[in-house]
Amino acid sequence: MTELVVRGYANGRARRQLILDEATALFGEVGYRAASLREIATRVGISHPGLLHHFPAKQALLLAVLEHRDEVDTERFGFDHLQGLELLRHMVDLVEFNATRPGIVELYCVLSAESTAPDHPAHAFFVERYTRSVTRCAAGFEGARAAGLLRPGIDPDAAGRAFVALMDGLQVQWLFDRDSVDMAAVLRQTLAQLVVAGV
Amino acid sequence: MTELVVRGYANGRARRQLILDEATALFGEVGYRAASLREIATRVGISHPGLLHHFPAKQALLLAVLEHRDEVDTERFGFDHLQGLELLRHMVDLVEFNATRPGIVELYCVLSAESTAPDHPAHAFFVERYTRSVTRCAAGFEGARAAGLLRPGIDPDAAGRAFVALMDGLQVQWLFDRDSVDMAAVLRQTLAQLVVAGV
DNA sequence: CCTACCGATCGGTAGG
DNA sequence: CCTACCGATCGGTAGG
Repeated sequence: MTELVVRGYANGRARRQLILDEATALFGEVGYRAASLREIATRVGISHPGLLHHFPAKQALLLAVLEHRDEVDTERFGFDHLQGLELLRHMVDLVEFNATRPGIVELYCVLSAESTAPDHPAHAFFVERYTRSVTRCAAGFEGARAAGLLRPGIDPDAAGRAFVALMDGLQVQWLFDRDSVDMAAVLRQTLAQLVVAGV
Repeated sequence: MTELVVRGYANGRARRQLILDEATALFGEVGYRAASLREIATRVGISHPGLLHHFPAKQALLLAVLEHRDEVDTERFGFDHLQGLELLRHMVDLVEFNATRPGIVELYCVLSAESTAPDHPAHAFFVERYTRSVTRCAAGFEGARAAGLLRPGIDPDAAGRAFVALMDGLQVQWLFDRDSVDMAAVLRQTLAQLVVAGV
């Protein structure tokens, strides 16, 4: 009987994970507002009230999707031990990896644009996320400057903001034409132009 | 009686323009899918079948909005007579002007992300628009290179693509925090880093 | 341009 | 986890 309960919990966790995966995909395909709980539930193979048994409301599902992505990517691509140019190059590696999972790129592209509206449930999430990304990249450029690796005349704050903007914009172009756009290559060339020759 | 007819046509054109304005605003606020004809019609002050008298379907309204934007902006910010560095600097001026009309920036940000989905009614429009923008910017960098104004080691095609991506990404960040982001300033600094010293 | 309506779909709840 | 249902809202049409 104990085993049955454990198996029940295990099934619940697996089902919950499956819901998060399908929600990630549909939110990326059509955005949050246009995504329906019924469509997600159908893809999982349950009814939509069944889905609401795991996540009490649509908003809660969205926030769970975003938190889960943050957890997984932080675990896989943590930046805490990196700084300076190494940090920025690690971010290019992350972009290169993202080119193997269009669903994740779609999710962030579509949701970030949609959530520029102040009343969007993911608005605060993305405000915080952009602040964090820009600050981190600016620190990367500042570290490169301190190490004498940055070309003179470059403002680290503006460069950090531009680096994040460049990643975002490239993802949109890549989603429109995956064969013609090499996100990591463009980022690497841009980075090479900002550092002193030969680094 | 002739005057009545003429006045009627004039009213029709004005009403049509009002519909385009309100549709532009709502499509920017919530995207195409989540925007409702009823909400647009209410803002105009008519019923939603009244709106469908001017535009036969929701898709037709979207395409009319996009075509109208292209017409107005081409008339106001035509690039045909410009080339090289002048062209690129003119695009920065356009971005600076766009900072005075957040509704237009919202429209392009939200719709471009939403229409990365291949079945979106604006998908073809944005595919064509990105191709045109990237090609035009690449030609600008190529012109600068031919005039000896570009720093060596820069690929004009990659730079053109990066320039468009940078504009897009900055618009997203600007929509989240209009006070902290100076789109034109970041673009000008980036451009200054790509040209030979003192230009 | 209107009212009135169509069938479809939405998020969420009742009750089991 | 299910069926059955709620009120609200959707794009579009009928008919005038």
